[in-house]
Amino acid sequence: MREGRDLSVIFERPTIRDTFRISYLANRLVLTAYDDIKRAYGLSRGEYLLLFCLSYIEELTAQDVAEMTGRPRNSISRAVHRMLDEGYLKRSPDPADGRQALLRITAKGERLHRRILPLFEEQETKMLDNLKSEERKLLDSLLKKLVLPN
Amino acid sequence: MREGRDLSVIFERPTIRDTFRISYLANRLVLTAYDDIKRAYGLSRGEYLLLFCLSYIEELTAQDVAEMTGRPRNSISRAVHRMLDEGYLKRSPDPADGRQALLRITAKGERLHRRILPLFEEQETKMLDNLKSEERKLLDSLLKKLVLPN
DNA sequence: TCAAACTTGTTCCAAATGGAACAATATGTC
DNA sequence: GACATATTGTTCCATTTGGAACAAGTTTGA
Repeated sequence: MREGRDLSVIFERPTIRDTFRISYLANRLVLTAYDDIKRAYGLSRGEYLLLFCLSYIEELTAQDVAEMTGRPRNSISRAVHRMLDEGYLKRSPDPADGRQALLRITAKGERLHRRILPLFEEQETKMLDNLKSEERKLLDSLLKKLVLPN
Repeated sequence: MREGRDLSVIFERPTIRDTFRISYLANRLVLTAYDDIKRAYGLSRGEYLLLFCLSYIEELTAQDVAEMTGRPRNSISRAVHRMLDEGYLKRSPDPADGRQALLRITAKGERLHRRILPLFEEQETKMLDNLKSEERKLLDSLLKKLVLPN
């Protein structure tokens, strides 16, 4: 690592400062975990996101997952197929709408998710360590407001 | 858009809640802008980040940019070449270290950056609209603490 | 009722991506 | 001084990615 160059200025710039900070934090929070997950379980980012979403909402369509995660539909479609093949998901046609299929996580998928979660927890804990307990609560509530504005 | 399915639960889950929120916000903040930038100016994400970094720090090596942005070195290397070809950057060998080259933004690059910035500002403003003025300040200072912990 | 418009999930394909190996240079150690 | 080790930037290559077009199904509205 070269020294003598202060890269932190970049976080202090007047415009889109928060955008850059949030982006940077997001990268730090998820990138190492995604790498670990790929190495350890062969899951891509999209595949993991699928697992994640279905761990917290019982039943979703591929389209739901695409909306929630902001990834394109064809990426999710591919992820669904691989996860079906691996037995982490199951799928049933929606009787009410012939176009779409309802996805659910399997017991095997849940076990996988429980093994993966700590990788993210570790990063989040590390990041939040810089804040005092009441600051964490504050951050949490501000983030909530941003994500769920109503 | 299908209704009757409340996707917001996903932001309320007990663990890695903030990680997921921050990730989601980051996506919302930058993805549409990156798309617009690609359409309007043909710049990839890595290319834009390069422009961005060099707009705020006068002189950087490719390696510096890789560190700051968390992207792999070969991506930055490619971006450097394209930006050099387009005349947005200039490069000179570092007299003190034959391995590395010093990058600077050109006047043309600065003009481009000034045109691009509003795309991000628009997103950030939209997001921050959900917060009161003192909440914005709070968020800003918390993000600062997370990004620059010292 | 039926054609037009829209939605979901899929496939195709060109482009982007990132790991690994590499050459060139620099640093450290004896 | 010379050999091992590390760093920078690049190229190669296999994989991932996402836009566009598509088929099948649904909704809308005259």
